Amino acid sequence: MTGKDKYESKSSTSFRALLEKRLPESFFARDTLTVAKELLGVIICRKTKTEFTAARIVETEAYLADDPACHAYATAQKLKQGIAPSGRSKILFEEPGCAYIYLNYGMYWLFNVVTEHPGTAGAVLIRGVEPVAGIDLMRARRSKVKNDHQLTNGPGKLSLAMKIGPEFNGIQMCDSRELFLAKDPDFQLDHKSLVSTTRIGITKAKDHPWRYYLRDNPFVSVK
DNA sequence: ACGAGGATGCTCT
DNA sequence: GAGCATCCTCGTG
Repeated sequence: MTGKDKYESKSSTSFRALLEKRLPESFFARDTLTVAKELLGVIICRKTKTEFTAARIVETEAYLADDPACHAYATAQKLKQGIAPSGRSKILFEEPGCAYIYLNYGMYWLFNVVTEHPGTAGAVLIRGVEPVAGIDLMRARRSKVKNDHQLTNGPGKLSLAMKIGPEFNGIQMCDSRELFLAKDPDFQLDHKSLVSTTRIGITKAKDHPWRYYLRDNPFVSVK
């Protein structure tokens, strides 16, 4: 820790303080669009044996069961005919608060949070986060990056910076101390800073405005 | 500044 | 075999 960091850890962002503010399952057991909006400002906490990082969510995207861009879309259609979910998307039908982490383009692990009640698919992709603790660790893990905002302004980047990988796929984050989400009591989302746009990098159902981000935040992936 | 293209491996929309 | 919920480098201007 250099001591002059804008994103230096504070006592309010210590592991213990954040663990006390961990979000319960009921937060995630709601309409996916609502959860995607309300996740803005929430802090992702990631602890290993020896390292701790935390970062505020500044950009999300919602993926719904009846949404052709969602990995669960085909499976959800089959479920209507009584065929049980299987394969990659099975986790999207499980308990709210679970992590869904999948490999994209053969190289990057993308981190999602499962929403809705069990039996209904839904997820929120985390696309951008702002470091609040352990930024020196993130710099070390993303050593090629020149500016700090490039550490975590993208779904593949934040997984690298925070060491979020397939070992967490399917875990219940409401029970985990290694990867969980915590409310920041000092953060209030005001209507003026919430921006809604179409989602990034998809070809199907591309017109839905289901991407949300904090206006003018440098850790948003695409302006 | 910006656009094109390559890397790379899992899932099956 | 095609198609990815991406990122980075290298060209050009």
